[in-house]
Amino acid sequence: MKSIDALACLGALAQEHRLNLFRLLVQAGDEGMAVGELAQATGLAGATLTNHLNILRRAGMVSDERRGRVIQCRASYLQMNELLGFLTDNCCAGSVSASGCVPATLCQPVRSKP
Amino acid sequence: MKSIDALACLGALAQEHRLNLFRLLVQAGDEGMAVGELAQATGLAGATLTNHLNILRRAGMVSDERRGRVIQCRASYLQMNELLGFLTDNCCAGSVSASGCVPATLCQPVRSKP
DNA sequence: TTCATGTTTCTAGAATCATCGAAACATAAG
DNA sequence: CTTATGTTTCGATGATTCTAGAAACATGAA
Repeated sequence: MKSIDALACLGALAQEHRLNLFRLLVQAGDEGMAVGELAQATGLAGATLTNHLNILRRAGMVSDERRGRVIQCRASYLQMNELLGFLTDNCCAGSVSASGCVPATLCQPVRSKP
Repeated sequence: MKSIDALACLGALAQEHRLNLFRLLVQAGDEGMAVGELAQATGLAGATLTNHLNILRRAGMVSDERRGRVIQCRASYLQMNELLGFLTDNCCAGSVSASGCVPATLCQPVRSKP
């Protein structure tokens, strides 16, 4: 992940309602939540909600899929992992510092045993 | 870390110059960098730099210490780890999802072998 | 087709943020 | 003391972001 993409992700999460929305979607798991459900859960006006969702979408943190009239949103674990990877790549700067920091193991796809 | 603190950290990092400043400090390691060095490295005007540093300071991402006339800044690995912990706590929602996500092991203080 | 529902785009106003010159403050040296 | 250096605060300006009503768009049902 490039710095500019990380910036978009950080910016997307750095807002009360959007962080809230993202966490709702994370908790909702793979099934995700419809835009209408998100509206109900947050109490946000439609236009405001769409605006925030668009920012999360552009950052790649949320994907969605139309199901008839309903649009189902999902959190993108993949992008979240990319972001965490970016942050920890640059955290520690690869070396173990005296103040205590070792390279991170991040959320990884579940693999079958090697 | 509470949601409001994570929001402050994310907001602090979600800006081009501040992300840049933070990464410079991370790379500088425990010694850190003086405000003047940061000014030289980034080309930012004094008042602008102080403003950005204050936002990073308030979020707890940067700490500093006066050495005579010079103020030496350091990245706070501790707070960075808190933030990553918050994000991964809520990422995955504790369960292993079909789209692949297991709880993260984050930057941790280096311990002697148990 | 017409109607109802779910979502988005348009638009504009309010609030917040970024920038930086000038002045002020803190410390060290002469 | 005075002067020089490093940093912060003040204050104003321009840019960006947040918000939401109204209108438009997309789909499904009758």
